[in-house]
Amino acid sequence: MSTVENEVLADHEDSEKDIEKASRSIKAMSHPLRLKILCILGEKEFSVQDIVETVGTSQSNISQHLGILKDKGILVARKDSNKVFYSVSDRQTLMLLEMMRKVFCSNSD
Amino acid sequence: MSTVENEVLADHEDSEKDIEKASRSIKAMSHPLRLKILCILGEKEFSVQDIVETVGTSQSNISQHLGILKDKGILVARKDSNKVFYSVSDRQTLMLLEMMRKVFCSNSD
DNA sequence: TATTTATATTAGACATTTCTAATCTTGATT
DNA sequence: AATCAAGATTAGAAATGTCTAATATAAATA
Repeated sequence: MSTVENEVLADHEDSEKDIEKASRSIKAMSHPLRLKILCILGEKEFSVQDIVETVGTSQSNISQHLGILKDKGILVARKDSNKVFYSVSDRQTLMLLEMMRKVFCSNSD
Repeated sequence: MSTVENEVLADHEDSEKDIEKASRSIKAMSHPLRLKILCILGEKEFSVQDIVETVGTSQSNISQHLGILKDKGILVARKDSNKVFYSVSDRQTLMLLEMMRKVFCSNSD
């Protein structure tokens, strides 16, 4: 098999993997509570209790949702003694969230 | 109740609705097959059979996924005699897909 | 009009996700 | 050490999503 064919196959496999990965991340963002968490966070970091108070559901529920977002690499956690602070993992994800706001929010300006 | 308070409450309700709507749309995009369909479509329109051949699953399965994407306003359908052509509904959704590609795809350039 | 082609719909089995309630862990205070 | 506060984990019931197989519809062609 030629090098070109190899490259084509590799590209195809790459894009399959990209799609699987993207799918998992996007699914993680698609839950209403998780989307709300992401909107609240924006550029700042918040403790779990801050998020519980703002979003308005049980601590256990929030913790599970934060776990999912962290697991998919969308959020990162920083522990400071008793508390854990969550924030959006990187600039690109932040930009994607900004774009979602533009597409879906009535008063995004 | 003052006008200002009314506005604040209205804004809050708006953003709740925005989040619910965004959540539904994003969830619709998050399935691997549906994401693949969206990637294939890009700026062009494709018939159902084109999509079936490219994506590689049953006609029934594709039809159901297309239905979900259309239902959420992500795709639009145009019927031409026997065939139905699907395309991305608007420029903003197309931009969002482009942004997703930037964030998640290894060779997006 | 019978057949073929393109697409949609339906039912139901199976898998995954979500929430609640209870429990656990860890670090800080008393 | 006992208690408190912040957060994570677990089990299981209920809801939702997904796929397959069979069937339906609608337009084109023989």
